[in-house]
Amino acid sequence: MDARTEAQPYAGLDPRLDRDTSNCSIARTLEIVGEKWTILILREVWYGSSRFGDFERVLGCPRNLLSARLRMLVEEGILATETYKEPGSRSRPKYVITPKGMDLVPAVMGLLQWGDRYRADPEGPAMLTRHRGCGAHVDAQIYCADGHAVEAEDIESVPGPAFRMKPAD
Amino acid sequence: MDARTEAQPYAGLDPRLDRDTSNCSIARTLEIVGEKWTILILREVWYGSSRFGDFERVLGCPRNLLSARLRMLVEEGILATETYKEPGSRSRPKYVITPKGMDLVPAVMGLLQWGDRYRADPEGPAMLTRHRGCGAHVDAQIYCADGHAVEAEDIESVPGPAFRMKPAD
DNA sequence: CTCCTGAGTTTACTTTCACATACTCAGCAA
DNA sequence: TTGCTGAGTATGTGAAAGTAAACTCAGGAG
Repeated sequence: MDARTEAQPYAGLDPRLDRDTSNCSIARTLEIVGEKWTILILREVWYGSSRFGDFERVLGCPRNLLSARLRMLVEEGILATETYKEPGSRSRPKYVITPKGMDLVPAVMGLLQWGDRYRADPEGPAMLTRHRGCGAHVDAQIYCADGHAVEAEDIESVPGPAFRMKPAD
Repeated sequence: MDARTEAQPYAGLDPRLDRDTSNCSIARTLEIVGEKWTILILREVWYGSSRFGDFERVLGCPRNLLSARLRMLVEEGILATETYKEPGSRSRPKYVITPKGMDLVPAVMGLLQWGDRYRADPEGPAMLTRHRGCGAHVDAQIYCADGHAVEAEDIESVPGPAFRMKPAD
C-alpha cells in the first residue's frame, strides 16, 4: 500500500480545545475569495480580460452579481480601475489586477493543480501553466524558509501570536 | 514606485475569444471546496479534529450542513470514515483525511499565507506553520519543473489538450 | 437630434442556502 | 426499562443568491 495512504493530520492540537477561530487567516481569505464568481473573475483577469462585458460573456455571470463582485474586489484592493478608450467611443472603465491580487496566485495555482490532477477531462486540462522564461510547467509547492521542499505530512501548525481561546460563556 | 505595481495578467488570451470554461480545473475544484464550511472542516481535520461533535463545537456549523459537507467529502474521497471507541461507549464514526485530501494542502496554504499577509490581526497570525524537520516557517511557492522559483508575473497560461470553444448557438 | 453601445442599476421572481431547533437512533450503564 | 450520549435526520423560517428583463446614462456617430 502507498505510504501516503497513511497520511496524518499535520497538527496535534487537542480537538477538545475551545479555540477561537474567528481570526483564522484561511477563513478571512475565504470571506473575500470564497464567494461564487470571485475567483472566476480573477481567473479571467489573469487570462487577459479586463472589461465588464468580457467577464459577463465568458463567465455567464448575472450582471448585478458581476457588478457587486467587481466593486468588492476594487474596494479590497485586489483589482483597480483604469480607463480605456476604443477609437470612436468614449472612455470606459476597465479592471486590472494589483500586486495584492497577484499574491493570490499561489492559492489559485493550488486549486488549479488539484483540479488538474483529480477532476480534469480524460484528455487533460483545459489550460496549461508554464514558466515564461523556460517554458516548463509550473505548480505550487510547499517550501520552508530554509529552502527545503516540504511534504504536506511534514507541516506542523502551532499557535501563533494571535492565538486565542473562545471567550467563556 | 514598486516594480510590482506594474503587475500584468499572466496570459495573453484574447478576451473576446468565446472559450468554453465548463472544464476549468479551478472551477471544478471550487465546486467542492468552494462551499462554505468545507475548507474550514478540512482545516480542523489538519489541526487534529476527527469527530462530528468536534467540528460542530469548534466551527459552530449547523448540524445539517456539517452532516452534508462531511458526506460529500467522503463521497469525493477527500475524507474517509473510520470508527473509534471510547471505553464504555459503542463504536462511533470518525473522519480522517486521505491522500487526495492532503493534496489540497498547497491550495489551503496559499489561502492561509494571503490571509496572514493582508488580513491578520496586528499582533500576527493565529496559527503558524512550520517544517516538522527543521522548524522553519513554510509557505506555498510557485516552482517550475526545471526547479526555478517563479514569480506570479512570469507564469503564462496557454490552451491545453482539453481546451474548447463555446458551442455555437 | 436621434440612434447605438458599453457599463452598469433596478426590479421582480424563483431557488437555494443558512440557521436554529426539535427529533431519532443505537447501544452502554445503572 | 429508563436514562444518557454522540451522531446524526427533519423541519420551518429568513436571508442570500440566481435569473431575466427592463431601465439608465454618457458620449460618439450619422
